[in-house]
Amino acid sequence: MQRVTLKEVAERAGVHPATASRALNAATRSLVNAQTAARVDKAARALGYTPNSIARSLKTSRSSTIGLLLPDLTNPLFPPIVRGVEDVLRAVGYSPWIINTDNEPDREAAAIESFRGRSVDGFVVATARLQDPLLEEVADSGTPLVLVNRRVASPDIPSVTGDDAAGVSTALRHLHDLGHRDIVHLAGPQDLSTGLARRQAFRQAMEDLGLPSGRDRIADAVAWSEPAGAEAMQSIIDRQIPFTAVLAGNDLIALGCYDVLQRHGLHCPKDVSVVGFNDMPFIDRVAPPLTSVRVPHYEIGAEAARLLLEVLEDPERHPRSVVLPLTLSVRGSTAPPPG
Amino acid sequence: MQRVTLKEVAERAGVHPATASRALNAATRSLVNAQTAARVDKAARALGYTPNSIARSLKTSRSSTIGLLLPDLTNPLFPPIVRGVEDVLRAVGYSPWIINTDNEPDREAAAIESFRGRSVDGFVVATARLQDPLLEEVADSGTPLVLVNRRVASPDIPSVTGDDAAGVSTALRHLHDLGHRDIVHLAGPQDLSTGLARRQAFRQAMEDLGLPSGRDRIADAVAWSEPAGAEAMQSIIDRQIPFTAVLAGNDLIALGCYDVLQRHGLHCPKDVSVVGFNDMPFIDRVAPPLTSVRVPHYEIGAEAARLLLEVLEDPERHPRSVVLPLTLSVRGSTAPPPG
DNA sequence: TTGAAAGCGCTAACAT
DNA sequence: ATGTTAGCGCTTTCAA
Repeated sequence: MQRVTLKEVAERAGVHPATASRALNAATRSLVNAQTAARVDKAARALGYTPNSIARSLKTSRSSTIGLLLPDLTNPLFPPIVRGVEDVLRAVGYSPWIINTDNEPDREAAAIESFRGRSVDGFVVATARLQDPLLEEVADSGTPLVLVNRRVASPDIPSVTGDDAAGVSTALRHLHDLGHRDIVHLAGPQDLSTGLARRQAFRQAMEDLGLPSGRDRIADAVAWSEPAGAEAMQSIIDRQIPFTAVLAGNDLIALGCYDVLQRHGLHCPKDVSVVGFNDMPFIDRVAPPLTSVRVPHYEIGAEAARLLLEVLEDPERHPRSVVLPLTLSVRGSTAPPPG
Repeated sequence: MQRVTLKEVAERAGVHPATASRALNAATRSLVNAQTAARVDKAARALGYTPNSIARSLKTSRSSTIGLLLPDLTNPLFPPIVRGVEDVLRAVGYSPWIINTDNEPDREAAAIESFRGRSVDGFVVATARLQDPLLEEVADSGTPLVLVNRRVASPDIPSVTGDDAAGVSTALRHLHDLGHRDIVHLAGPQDLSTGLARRQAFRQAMEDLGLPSGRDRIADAVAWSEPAGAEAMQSIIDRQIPFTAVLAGNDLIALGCYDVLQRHGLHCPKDVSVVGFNDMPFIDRVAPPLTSVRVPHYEIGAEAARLLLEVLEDPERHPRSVVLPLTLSVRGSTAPPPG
């Protein structure tokens, strides 16, 4: 697999391995005679030398490796986040290491264990629950950690998230401007910061608009999924509350909502307008194209990587959190209310 | 980050580090007295010992790590493949290491270099072009390598792919059964095995059905993308060939085709039927829902991982390739031809 | 500016 | 059944 070692390069260049090491590392290259360094370079190239990162890591106890914890890569939310993280990290020589946990705490613990065993230099975590003792532990252990897309309840762990409050407010203002007054919310899971933040923002923004915001206008979906969204929509309908518009906690919930509306003979957007969250890929191609709050997932991932690099470069640095602005992508699923 | 070492565990258990090592490794555990082993376990648990994989790798020159080369994770094709690979590998202690290359040969070379530096035990590669000297090199180097979803021209590198020929044949038989006789093909890139195989299968299957299969009925898209699909569809229309059905090289090309048909006032499926390839997530929710050849991407990934494990466990083993069956998901985009 | 020497944490051959 | 020893490939004091 990997054969030529530093020692061989050194021999060919007629120097000690230590000198070869110094010549080949940018940080220490200035310590060695320019001609010697050139000779080492030449020898390395001639032999096709690739440094053994494993040996280097064992010596330096840094691995240039980052653990990236995801719920599930097949959720279209996450690939752009991963690319954002990867692009930023790889540009400075770090490699992200991805594990999917399917939101199972056991697998999360196993993943963290596996990352520790491989001596990752830091963590980027997208699996955070509001209460997440595991992550508090990681944070306390001194290993740099940045949360992405979701936060935990305690505010001292750095995170990069979208501005859910502003996003909800923008969405509701759009519906209000169209003439909607009876609006309901299909909230996401309330043990996740995004689910909670959007739900709280819904009540606040409705009040600000002078619209009814009682809890009977909110149904919590048990997951960010189409079936859970369908169930939540059905629950609202069962309550017999009049409504002309729905704010869904995310796009999948909105799709589940589509199904239930159709089953009840309600046409979107003629009878009911629907707004989603995330603006996921191809959501502009469903029928009807879904109006959705766009979340800049790539940028969220990239920014999380930048935050992590800040801490990696200067461990004393006070960790900070970042909130990125959201925009509304208006499409065919929203229209003035009937009548 | 990581503090307690095997030495400390050994001390606490009152044994030599080598004994502790043997006790803690399943393969060598039988060499040590059961009571001693139990004592070592207890010490390890008490101290919260996590083995240092880096040290282990340096010693054993195996990293329990696999390099996974992808064009682009944000292409909905790949997340299921990744999950398939990951689930199978992780169950036996391997961790996949993902790099996106965006189909750029330079980045592919850099990725392979990076993988080599990290001493991966094998490769799973989804970026193969038909002509791909880089991969031939990897294969020759003796590092186990399995291609996934795509193959190279030379047949001696093991691969796991879908049965494109059968898939195309099934799709065309479906259209033929509906009454279509004038069918065109928007082929994918011809430097990739899937693009080529589907194009060749199109001509063969059309001939088998006794339908015209001239090259004027085929347009090559330059990429697996919506714009490229639109361009290819436009090219067919410009040729003024009569057609009532389109077989697209994949679902994205089909979506681009949708756009061009609409622009020309052609209704799908009333005027033109369209069949895609891959059956990607949410393609059943676009308007109209796309009939598509389902490719079992998760299984393709899982099977590739299994093939790799076979070679990893027994390097002498003759590498084999696997072709998985495809099925047709019939939806609203196909209907009998007009008239 | 370069060399010598030590050691990161682990495992495997050898010895007992 | 367990201990001894050596060394994987590299970086980094320390000395020259």
